[in-house]
Amino acid sequence: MQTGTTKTPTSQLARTRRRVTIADVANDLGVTKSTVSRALNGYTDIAEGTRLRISRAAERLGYRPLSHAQAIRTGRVRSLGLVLQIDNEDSARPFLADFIAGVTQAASAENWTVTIATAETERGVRETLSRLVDEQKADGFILPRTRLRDKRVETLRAQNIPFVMFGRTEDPTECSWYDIKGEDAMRAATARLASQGHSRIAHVPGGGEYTYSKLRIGGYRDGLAAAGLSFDPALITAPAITHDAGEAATRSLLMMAEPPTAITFAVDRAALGAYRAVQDLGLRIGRDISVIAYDGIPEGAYADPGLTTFAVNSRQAGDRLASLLIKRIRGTAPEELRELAPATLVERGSDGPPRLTPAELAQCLKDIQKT
Amino acid sequence: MQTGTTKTPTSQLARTRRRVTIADVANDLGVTKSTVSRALNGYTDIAEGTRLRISRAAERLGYRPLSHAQAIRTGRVRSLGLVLQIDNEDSARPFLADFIAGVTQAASAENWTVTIATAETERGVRETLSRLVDEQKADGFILPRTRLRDKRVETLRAQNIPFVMFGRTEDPTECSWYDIKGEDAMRAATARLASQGHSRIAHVPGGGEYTYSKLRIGGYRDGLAAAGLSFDPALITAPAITHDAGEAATRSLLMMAEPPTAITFAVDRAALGAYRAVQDLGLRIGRDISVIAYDGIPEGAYADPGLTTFAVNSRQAGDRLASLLIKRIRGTAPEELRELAPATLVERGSDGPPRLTPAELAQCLKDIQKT
DNA sequence: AAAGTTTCCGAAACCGGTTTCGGCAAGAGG
DNA sequence: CCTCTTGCCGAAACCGGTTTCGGAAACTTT
Repeated sequence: MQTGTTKTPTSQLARTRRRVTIADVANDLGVTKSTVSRALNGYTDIAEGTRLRISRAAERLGYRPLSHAQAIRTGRVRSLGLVLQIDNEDSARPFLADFIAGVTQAASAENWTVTIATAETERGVRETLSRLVDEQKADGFILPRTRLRDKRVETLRAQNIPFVMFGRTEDPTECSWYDIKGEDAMRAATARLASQGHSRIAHVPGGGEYTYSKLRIGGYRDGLAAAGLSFDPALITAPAITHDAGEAATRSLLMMAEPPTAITFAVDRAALGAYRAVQDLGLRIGRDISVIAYDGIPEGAYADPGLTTFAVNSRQAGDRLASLLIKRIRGTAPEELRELAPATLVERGSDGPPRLTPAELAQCLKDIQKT
Repeated sequence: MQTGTTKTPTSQLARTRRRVTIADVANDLGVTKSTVSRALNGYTDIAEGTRLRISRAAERLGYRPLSHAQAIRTGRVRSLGLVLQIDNEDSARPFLADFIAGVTQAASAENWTVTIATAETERGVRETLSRLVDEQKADGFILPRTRLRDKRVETLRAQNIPFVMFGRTEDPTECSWYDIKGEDAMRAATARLASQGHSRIAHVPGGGEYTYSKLRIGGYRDGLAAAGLSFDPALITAPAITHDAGEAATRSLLMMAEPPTAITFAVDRAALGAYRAVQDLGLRIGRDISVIAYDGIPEGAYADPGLTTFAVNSRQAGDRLASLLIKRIRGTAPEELRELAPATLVERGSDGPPRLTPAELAQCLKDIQKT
């Protein structure tokens, strides 16, 4: 960078044997580069026999086209973009490794790569998306944590950049997605609690800006209706996606005149906060208060009692999203690329038949308060 | 892919305004592409005034060279490679998001990108490393979780591929690294416990194949020596990096004739396993048994009592590693790229003066066993 | 058998950069 | 004043692919 004309060739000694290029393959067969290129890229104006000879020669010589050499002409780099928003306490953390594993696995199966970037703010994410496209670092994007109204979607749609979402959005125009049926899970959770004998069942939702939150609330209400229980708006707390917020939400529920004997949580992490709130009051999860949550984070297994939850397979999600995005980039219509998968119930010890009625529970809590 | 000569141009409608290329900048100033290129790349055979005019014009027109267009000639794509090994229960998970945030932040500050890949096995990792280099997807690599004898290092060193390690290795030849001084942390942890009055202090190490494990054991022993305590090999358990293994290790220590009153853990996750073991015996962490660990995972704050630990700043680690790697790729000698940083003590409630002597503790445990 | 179609492939341009080479002009030296 | 450097930049090749265009050969059709 500094010595000008006498610039030192840094990586001279490296890379011993030269790569085999398309010209090598062409020479080997006595055809031209253009023939090799078209044969390998599925053009129909190449005789079947020739195509076979060429692909065999390419195989034999170990020829692998350089994606960035292709990109200079095609504008496609065969790379999937993943832009993560990392705020102070991102609840996506525990899933991240699995999710990434899924994405990279599907990508490399097609010989694509994954380019990852992070940003701190919502605006930063959008800028990063544009920059990566502008510099042709990625051909399309996977968007985790979809919001009801998602600005990333607006940005990408406006610029005609392919993308797939992990989660649904309010306006599905031009959108592709993979999502877990969180609404089904919450309905099942509520039904399960009702069938155990609970009549006052609360719900602690996730962040209101996220689509999943709204869906899970809907599932909760459907579950109540199916069980013939009336819906009490007071039993839906403020959103909670952290341990602390879950603890606070639980306390507020237990302070009610007629407290719930069971709580569904949109998010495991918040449910784990309930453990402390309940223990502090001298009660026990799974006996005095039943809890069912959603996510399937590993910590749930180590809580005491273990957290009953609907687990999502993050790895599979990543895998499917990458596959969908590749198809999207190759031209499939967005409407054809939509998939839903169920969450799977992991039965542990945090739920069961109620020991007390809501009234008894209220009395019991009042007694505790006094001492 | 199928219609041959009449191949459909998929992304025709997209990308409205054409990118500004180096030719645009050249035309704007009435110079040639080569002059612009050399001016922007710091060649010394360009007059200072010309360089200024060119860089200003480039700025004004919004010119950004396409890294893959450069790569076709230079062989460098300005991308850092990160290959993660994802096995069933990877203990690196909690740090991953922060670590990636650090890496990508430092990379984008230099206008580089991060290409991420995963593999399941050690061999898979090495194959992926080679493949990424072979296809020129990355110019160098960040290697997390360094082992004492690391095959990745052998592979990369043999092929002359730049890399930096998160952690040190036995044979430092040609190696660059960033590492946390885990040995210092363990020495401090041991010294702290000794000064609180503990005389029997145990250590639960991490996986023997990892470098950090050996270093932390060394720190533990140094701490004992500094406090004038004798070293008892029986107080070092089998390696434990999971919750379950930590629980088992703790149980085995408490079964001893002369059990320890304090335990240092190489890894937070294992320390959290100790909580269950201790609670099951009706004892309390921080009073009957003191615990100090290492890592700083968020769950430690929610344990009861909170886990005293030496926290590492994963984000900074990622940031520094990316910076080091870029320097390495640009030609700095590996020996000059080695950094160590301290872990920071987070004081919570899991340690304190011993309530019982080892003998009393043993008696107490025997009593419990009977009932 | 001549004309019109297809089929299939080579020649050459092109993508957006980098790098080599050589030459002109200005300055230095004699 | 002439030669020899040196400074500075243009011309052109090059990197490894893709794509357009056109034409020869084979195959149909009339």
